Amino acid sequence: MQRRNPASRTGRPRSAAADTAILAATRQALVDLGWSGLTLSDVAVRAGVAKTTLYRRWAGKNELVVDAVAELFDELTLPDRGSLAADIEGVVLQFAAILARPEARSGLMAVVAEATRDEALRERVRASIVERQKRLVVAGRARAQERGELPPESDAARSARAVDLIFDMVAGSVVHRTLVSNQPADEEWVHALTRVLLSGLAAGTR
Amino acid sequence: MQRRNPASRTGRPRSAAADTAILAATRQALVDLGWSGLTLSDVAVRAGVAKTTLYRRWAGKNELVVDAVAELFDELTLPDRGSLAADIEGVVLQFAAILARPEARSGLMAVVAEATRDEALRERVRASIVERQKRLVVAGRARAQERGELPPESDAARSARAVDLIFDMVAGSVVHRTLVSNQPADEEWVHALTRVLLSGLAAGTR
DNA sequence: GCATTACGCTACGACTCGTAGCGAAAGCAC
DNA sequence: GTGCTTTCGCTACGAGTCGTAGCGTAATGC
Repeated sequence: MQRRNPASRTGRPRSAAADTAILAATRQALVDLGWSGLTLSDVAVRAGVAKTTLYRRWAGKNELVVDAVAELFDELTLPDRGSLAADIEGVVLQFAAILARPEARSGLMAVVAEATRDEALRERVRASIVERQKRLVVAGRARAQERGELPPESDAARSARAVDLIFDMVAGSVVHRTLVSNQPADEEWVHALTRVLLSGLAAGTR
Repeated sequence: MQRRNPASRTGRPRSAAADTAILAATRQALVDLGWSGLTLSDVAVRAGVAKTTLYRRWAGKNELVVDAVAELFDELTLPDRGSLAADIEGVVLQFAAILARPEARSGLMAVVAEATRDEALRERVRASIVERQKRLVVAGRARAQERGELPPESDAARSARAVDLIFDMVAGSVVHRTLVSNQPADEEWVHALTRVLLSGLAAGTR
């Protein structure tokens, strides 16, 4: 617990290999057992570590799964496809591909559900998962402004609200399509989504 | 189990009062304990019935919570506010009000998460919850066509895809705003959402 | 009355949880 | 090398939950 000191280096260091093994084992357990079937004892066996090691690093199942799922979103990038519409479609397709994986499907909604009653967990989800996605919206918006596809932001607060709205619309639509409606967010669907979104935003800024 | 017969009436009938008491107790348990803290034993005590009665009527926690949450969406109606934009805003505000309630917040995402690994549960969620929301989109669209705000549907398949897209965008955005971003879907936000959505759709049908 | 089904209650084995305790291992300072 | 410190693996534990079985009782249709 006392890792507070900036360079508190004495004693046996924690195994970094164990961390990656545990997170990978957690994702595999999500695939095999789902959220409700996942137990920390099982993850420990899969990862080849003792159960007590898990409890020394994570407070419980919620925190562990958040970290395990968050890593899935590391691969999200903002490819430069030449236009705002193409950029959005590219990112959304990446996002949809992640949400198509069973470890994301089982884990993501579960931690969001748990976070509704746990302030600390909600903050962890926000910092580890949501922000990781949101920065792409900010970056895409900035790039579109450089290209002249969007007007430069005048009011900071107004701009922040616009980013929030876009983010909730994009992420929410894809999540709902994938996990609730249970249908693939394929290229055709993503194209239609992007068209509605960009037309609406263009009309709004007029 | 043998309720197959259309009017298989022999023996003591099931208490309808128990059903409503159990579902109400389930929602209250979601408020007090959240999804992970909810146990069927606890619900039974709250409802004043025996635990075995619960197991006679529902296969498990998942199915019970789906039914309990589904009832929350019964109050959704499509008020005639005079224009498509106003109608949408009215429904979305109702939807947001439901999602602001803790029993919906805790329960809805949890059952969606569980449904990712349970085909039967997914179908139950679709029939009990999703369809209940989706019919409002269909009805609102039909009313807008009567008003002349939207062109009459030419291709059935094309129309179905449009309804699906709109539904995922509306429901997904509100859910994401409320449960993930954890910010209120108030009138201002709903108004901005509706504006983007309708502008985008109008541009698309041109 | 009789048959049938639902109900309340108790008890049960199986399982999971999170923690405590202990000896061994792996680093750092000297 | 010798200590010091922290992590690790392992075992064991009480507490709590799960879902079911068994049994006597209550409520309906015939």
